[in-house]
Amino acid sequence: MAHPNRDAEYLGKLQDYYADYRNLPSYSVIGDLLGLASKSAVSALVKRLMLAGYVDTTPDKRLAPTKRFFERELADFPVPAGLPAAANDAMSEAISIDDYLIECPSASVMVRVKGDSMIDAGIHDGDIAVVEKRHGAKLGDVVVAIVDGEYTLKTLSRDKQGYVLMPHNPAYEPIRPKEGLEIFGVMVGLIRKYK
Amino acid sequence: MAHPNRDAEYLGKLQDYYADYRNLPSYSVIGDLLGLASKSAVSALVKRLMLAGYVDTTPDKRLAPTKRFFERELADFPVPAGLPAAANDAMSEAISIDDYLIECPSASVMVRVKGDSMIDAGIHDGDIAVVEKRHGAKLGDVVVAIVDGEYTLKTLSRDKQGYVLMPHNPAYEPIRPKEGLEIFGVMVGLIRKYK
DNA sequence: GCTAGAGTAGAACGTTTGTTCTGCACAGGT
DNA sequence: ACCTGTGCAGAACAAACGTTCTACTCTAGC
Repeated sequence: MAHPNRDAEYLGKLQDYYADYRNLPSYSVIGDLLGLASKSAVSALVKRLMLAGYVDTTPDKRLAPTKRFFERELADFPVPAGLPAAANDAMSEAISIDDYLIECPSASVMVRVKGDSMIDAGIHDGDIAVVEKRHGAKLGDVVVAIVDGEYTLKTLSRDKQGYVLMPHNPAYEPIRPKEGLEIFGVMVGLIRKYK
Repeated sequence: MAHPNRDAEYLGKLQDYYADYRNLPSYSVIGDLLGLASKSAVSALVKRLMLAGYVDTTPDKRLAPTKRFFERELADFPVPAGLPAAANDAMSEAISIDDYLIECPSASVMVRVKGDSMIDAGIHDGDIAVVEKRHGAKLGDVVVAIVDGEYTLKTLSRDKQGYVLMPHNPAYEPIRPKEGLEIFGVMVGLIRKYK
């Protein structure tokens, strides 16, 4: 299987290119970039990278990076004794926080949280909630509901009398919508910035 | 300038496509995606998006998203009745989550939070802390400190006897480092994903 | 009802795409 | 030194690319 080291170097250059432009170049540009004068060489390289799982192709035949494409050399992490388990699972598969939190950009809205009615759920005044606009919500979801023309963030719950919007702060009362319950969206993420 | 609303809808679909494949489709695929039967329509759209700063082109002529492409609208919470989209031109800003949370990418690390010792500060087990590696921390900062070779997330505080690492959970005791205090970094952001 | 403008369909175009083939160059093993 | 295999250069190819043009279809304003 060729020069694996060479391939790693090539992959690095492609990663750099992607970092600059946020998409992968065409075969001929890959050639320029890597110093390969012929497209057959590029073609062979791409095949190897695809086999190794670093790139893939979109429904049309374009090159697209896979999750593995974004893995960084482990050596880059000087791991001291018991490094705080660098968020390795789901997060490391994502290119960015954006990618991690938002699955469907067009349906997602960010909303700044006002008030402390959800403070016991770890949602503070000033935090940003990532809300996915959809009407179906499950019990237990934190939802943005529309009550009397006002938007409010609460946990969706229900009891014998019907749906209840539960705050997470003993100082607040549960809300029982009289006129049916309108759900604006479901909270899928939280972002907080310190200072 | 055409149908700005229509364009926003189109942009959303492109963002969704990008979220799926991590690169932008070709003109003809854009056409399929958006329901435009002709490439001239796509061409016009792309020109408008380029003018608005959402996309750009790479050195070869491929389409690439700009930073702006990743910005999402941030709405203030009690959004007045009516669709958020309409009212808040002036009020809302658009931010990119990564830019918002991470000022210095090379010095920032993401760490998954273990345990509930900070729960009263709204930091839950499983959350991801964005930590900026630096040694200077101010009193009151949430810091990642190294105590006895272990990393721990606590609020930095001090009293007559010296520095104290304060948990935010009555079930935990404050930590008084005997051997001097080593700060790994300062927590600058929090990310939580639901479900 | 008519006109003016904007936006799209559809086709034409030259260019570039990615694939595939052949032939050369350099390597290691025998 | 000889093979043998692998990888790259270079060219040929159909398909797809993005650009540009014209003509049609709407809508808004008069």
